[in-house]
Amino acid sequence: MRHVAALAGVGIKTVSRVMNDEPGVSEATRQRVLQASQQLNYQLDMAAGSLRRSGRQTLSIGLLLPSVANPFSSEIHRALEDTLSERGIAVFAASLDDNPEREKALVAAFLGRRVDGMVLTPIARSQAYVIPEHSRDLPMVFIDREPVGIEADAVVTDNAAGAARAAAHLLGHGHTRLAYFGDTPDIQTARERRRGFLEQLGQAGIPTSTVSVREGLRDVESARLAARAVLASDEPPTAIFSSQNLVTFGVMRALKELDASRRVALVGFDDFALADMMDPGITVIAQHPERIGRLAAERLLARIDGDDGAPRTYVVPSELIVRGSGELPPSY
Amino acid sequence: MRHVAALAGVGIKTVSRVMNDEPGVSEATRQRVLQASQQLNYQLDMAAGSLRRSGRQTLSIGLLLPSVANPFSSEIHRALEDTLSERGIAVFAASLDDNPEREKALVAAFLGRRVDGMVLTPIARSQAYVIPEHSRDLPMVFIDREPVGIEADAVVTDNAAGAARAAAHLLGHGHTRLAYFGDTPDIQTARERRRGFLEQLGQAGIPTSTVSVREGLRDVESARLAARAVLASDEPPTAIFSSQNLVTFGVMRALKELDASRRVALVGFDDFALADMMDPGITVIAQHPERIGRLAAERLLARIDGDDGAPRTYVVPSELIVRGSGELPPSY
DNA sequence: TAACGATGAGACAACGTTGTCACGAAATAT
DNA sequence: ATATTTCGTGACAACGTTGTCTCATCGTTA
Repeated sequence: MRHVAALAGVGIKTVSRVMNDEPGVSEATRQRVLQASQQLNYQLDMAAGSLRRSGRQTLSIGLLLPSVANPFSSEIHRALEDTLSERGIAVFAASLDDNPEREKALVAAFLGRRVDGMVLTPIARSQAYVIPEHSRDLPMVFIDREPVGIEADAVVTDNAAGAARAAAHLLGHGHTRLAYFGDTPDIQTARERRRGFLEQLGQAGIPTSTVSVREGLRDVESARLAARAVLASDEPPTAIFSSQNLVTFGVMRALKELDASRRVALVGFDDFALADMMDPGITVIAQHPERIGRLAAERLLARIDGDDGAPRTYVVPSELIVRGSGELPPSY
Repeated sequence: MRHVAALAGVGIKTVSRVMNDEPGVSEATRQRVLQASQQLNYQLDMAAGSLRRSGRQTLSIGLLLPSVANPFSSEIHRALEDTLSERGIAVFAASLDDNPEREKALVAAFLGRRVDGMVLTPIARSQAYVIPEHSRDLPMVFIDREPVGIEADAVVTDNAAGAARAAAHLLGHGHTRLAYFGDTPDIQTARERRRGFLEQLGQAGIPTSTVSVREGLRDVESARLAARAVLASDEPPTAIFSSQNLVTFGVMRALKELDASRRVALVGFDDFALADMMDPGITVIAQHPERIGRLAAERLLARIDGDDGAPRTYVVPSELIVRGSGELPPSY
């Protein structure tokens, strides 16, 4: 900046004024400064600016996701970016990989970079442990899962209601022997989905004990093996609900291997690309990552702008998408 | 930092020394400072540090992708993150959406944040227009496409060779009436793939004029319509090569609608989830985003560390994955 | 005992900005 | 004609750090 000032023959404060579009600069000098800055290819140093500037905004936020490569996460990422980029806010994105150590380290990294806010998918048992006291007043929005041990906004899917809808759908098609395939119950969303599914069955008079419940399924392969085992049992289920993308894939594989895709009904939680191209098309409870991302961004911006209302949890409804696999009749 | 110093009863420089693990601090004072900093939940301000620090690293880089929500892009993102996070480097990720204006604006945004380097997928015709002179010395690595008008490292897939392999594969299965479905030839990768495909056919004695070439296909729908049109023609192709993910999806849809999935061979560029679950499985030329990302990260780190060798283009080989759709015999 | 080097610690300036204030000149009001 | 306001501009301190330098203390050696 000193160089620009020297070249234009003005004081540095005048350059600062021009670069920030502040008033009180004559058109003549403005042009002179602009020309000098272009000649030197000068660009304001945001970090130095926010150091001095009151309010001290860095126009950047931190985003913590299970993995940036996970399609569900990356759609949330995209929606956040779209909303935030209108305000010139840049996004630091990082992947957690279910590792609480990483969660802690990444939060610290964001804090050290003085982000204006954070959006995170929590994994540690309690976030009080992960988020230092001092950042109580740092705008934070949790997504997908609600925070524990800390008061903050959250944007989540209606997991229990969505799973209940899946149950009702399968019941409506005459199924009474059902199976639940789920992720590990350590995860709040997985617990909620199980609860919603089983409670709905309970209300229809189907005791939980008659439902095949398989949990702790974290990847395609474990889900595939679990599905094969359950389908090979004496009284196999006539319908399966899988609580998550990868689990759905595993079940699909097992059904295909056993040539049972058209015999056993399937409803999966989470939509995915090409679900309609399968044979039959896969009926799913779709989440709306773009709405979750947008809502999270809006809440974060509101907090950054000073909204200090009580923290709230926002629920984004899921949606049943009928494609064939969930409408197969029971076959005994 | 002043507060920590006051609480510990030392000078601020001593606190700085402790926080940076510099030598020359007695264990006793070190403990006192550490305790004070924990009590106040103090954390170094990286921005202020890099302002003063010589070398002036911010430990952050910028990443420009077609879209963070694009699976291919997000896997590159992930690989980059994995390599860079070992060095404590954070990633600003942003989406381009084929918009040269955005490209320019985002590069400026990164520059203003004084990133240590950038990894980008260029879209503008020339990057000289987009990248200011002054950042000549900013480490930059281009991915997926080579830069124009600027000398820099690039990491790309062997697009022409991969497409040629697809052509050879189809020829090997007896096809002589082929179709090429491609993205807009504005994009370097699309041009390369077309060239590779057609040249290979030419070498086999199949004149380009007999190949149905449809280009400018940017999404599933346009590809679907184009495929329907070509397949309804007098002498429909017995095999199709689609040069990109979305185009492949469109062709798959058209084939399914026409009940021709088992009659017309298909090889797609880009692998995708569940390709093996289709009926038949989709044969593809797979790129290796994780290798591209890792290599790009390594090159960027080398540049950041001062490597000033001549810029090079690194080619990551693609791979033919056989799944059924590409091995169907011609049916006249 | 005097001279010396090693060690721990702080004072101070500087990094690139912006907020505050002051100043001179021009424009307006009295 | 003089007093007052407005306008354009720059000097200076401060933001939170770190590099450089200096200084006091202590133990060692001649």
